[in-house]
Amino acid sequence: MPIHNADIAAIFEEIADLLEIESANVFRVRAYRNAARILQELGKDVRAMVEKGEDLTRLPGIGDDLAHKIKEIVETGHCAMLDKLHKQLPPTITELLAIPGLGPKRVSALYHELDIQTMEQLQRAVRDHRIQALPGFGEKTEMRIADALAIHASNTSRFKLAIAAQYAEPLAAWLRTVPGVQQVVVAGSYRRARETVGDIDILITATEHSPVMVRFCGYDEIAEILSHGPTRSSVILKCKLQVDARVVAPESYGAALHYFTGSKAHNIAIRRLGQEKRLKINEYGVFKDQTRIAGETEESVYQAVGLPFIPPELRENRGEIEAARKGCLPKLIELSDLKGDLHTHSKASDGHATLKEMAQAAKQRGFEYLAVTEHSSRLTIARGLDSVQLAKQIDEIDRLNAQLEGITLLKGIEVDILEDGSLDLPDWILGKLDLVIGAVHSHFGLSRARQTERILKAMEHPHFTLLAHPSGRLIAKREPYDIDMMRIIRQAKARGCYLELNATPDRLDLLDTYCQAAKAEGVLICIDSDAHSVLDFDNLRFGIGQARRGWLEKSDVLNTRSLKALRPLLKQTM
DNA sequence: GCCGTTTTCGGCCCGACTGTTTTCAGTCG
Repeated sequence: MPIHNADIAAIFEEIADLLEIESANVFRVRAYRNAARILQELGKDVRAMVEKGEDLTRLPGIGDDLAHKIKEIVETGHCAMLDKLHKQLPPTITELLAIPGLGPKRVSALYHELDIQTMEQLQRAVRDHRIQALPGFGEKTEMRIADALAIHASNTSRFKLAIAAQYAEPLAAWLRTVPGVQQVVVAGSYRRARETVGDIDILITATEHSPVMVRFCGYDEIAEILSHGPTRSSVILKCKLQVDARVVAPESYGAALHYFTGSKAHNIAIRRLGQEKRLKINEYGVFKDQTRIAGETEESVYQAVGLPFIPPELRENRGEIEAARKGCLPKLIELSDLKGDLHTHSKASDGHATLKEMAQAAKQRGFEYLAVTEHSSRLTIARGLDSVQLAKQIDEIDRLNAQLEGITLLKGIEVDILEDGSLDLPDWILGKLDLVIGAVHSHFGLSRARQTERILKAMEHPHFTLLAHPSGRLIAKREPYDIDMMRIIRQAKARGCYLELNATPDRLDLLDTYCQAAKAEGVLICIDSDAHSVLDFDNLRFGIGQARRGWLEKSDVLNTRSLKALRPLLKQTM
């Protein structure tokens, strides 16, 4: 089995967990966790580095010892140190760390005092009330473990960004009405526009005696209050989403917002920079000795460490700090930069609105153009169009364009890429269109080689313009199909065609890291709603968030072009 | 275990809340 970066990272995480349970030096533990993170976020395959004999110690956080272990794992698939740890502690014990409230010390106590090694054994011990008898544990701790076990058993999955928004935004709006409250911002991974969020972090600034925390804990959608203090509270909503709220004074707003936006890796890196300048950075401000020198705004925090403002979507410690230092941060795309949408559906296939309704809704958004791209006949479940039906729609669009003012409908199709890489409609009709979007909707399970060849062949087609939802994944529902995305990106470059960033909340496909790769290769990305109704244009903001996480600027995105500039770009593949 | 304009030792990001304890360890973010 080939070893991937993620496999080595998992081994290092497990070593860290086990060392922690053994009460090893905390910094030694941190070194393993740090290395795991580095490997996960590394843009290249560490196995290839080993095979080429590259010096692994040049990677940050990897010294002689870890370099040796990486080499060992790549070559043997095992790590002798982990095997040794497994002889001292049962492998299943690290699962227990997933229970909120159980950290390394308590897991160690449970194992040594009660011989608890698995979730099932923990469950039994809770039921028999054996936990509360342990020194350092008590009745309440036992009850919390019982609750946590129940929640863990039901579901602890992450929430899609768009779903989290439906809970976070009304809650934030409600908090803004509390007396004394000045600002309420949803921070955390939500603000960084990650495609899924594990919890919601809400930052509040308020006057000293504002009742905001009491009101927060009285929100009527709360199922359980986990903790409740004057500046910090955690609750679980009835929908099982955890919400953490923090209140700080207005002068700490920027420092707190920076801190609670994360990511953790980014924050650590910024604090290190602060340390080099003998500054202490915490959620209350930036301090030189005891004096606050910054923190009212995020800009002031960055300025204190000698950097320009870094947009939240870039804060993953994936090179943004280096780019900021060099003054070459991207000027990220904004929703208002979009001039149109090139992937939408109407009642003619599986959409819910007429062409005219879609056109009017697009015009209201300030769009110049809207491409109508129904499914093709192969996708019978979506009432896909055959050549005759498509020809009829082409005529209808011509008639509508003669009437419409301030918006132009473009003629397109979302044509199925068949198993052999051919397209689901004949050339004569594809040739009459303004653009042809190719999409995979079947045979997801092909081998990497066959799936990649299939898509590469489709992109060879003279009329092919844009590859829809390139990875095919549905978040938390369907894995991406197995393809060599770098070859597809290079093919797009060679053929002069484009890749889509589909803004449907379930898709958000292309992934952020591939947006970055496409940008590096000079391939334009098209951010599309894939709207099936006039409401779906709202999803474009999630696509923009994903694009920003992929470092995309206005110039990297096809549909920021005016109609006049767009037309020749659509024709260049034909 | 890593790292170095404090460079081979002695540091390593920082603070809030809870429960069990009676001043603090453990956990979490």
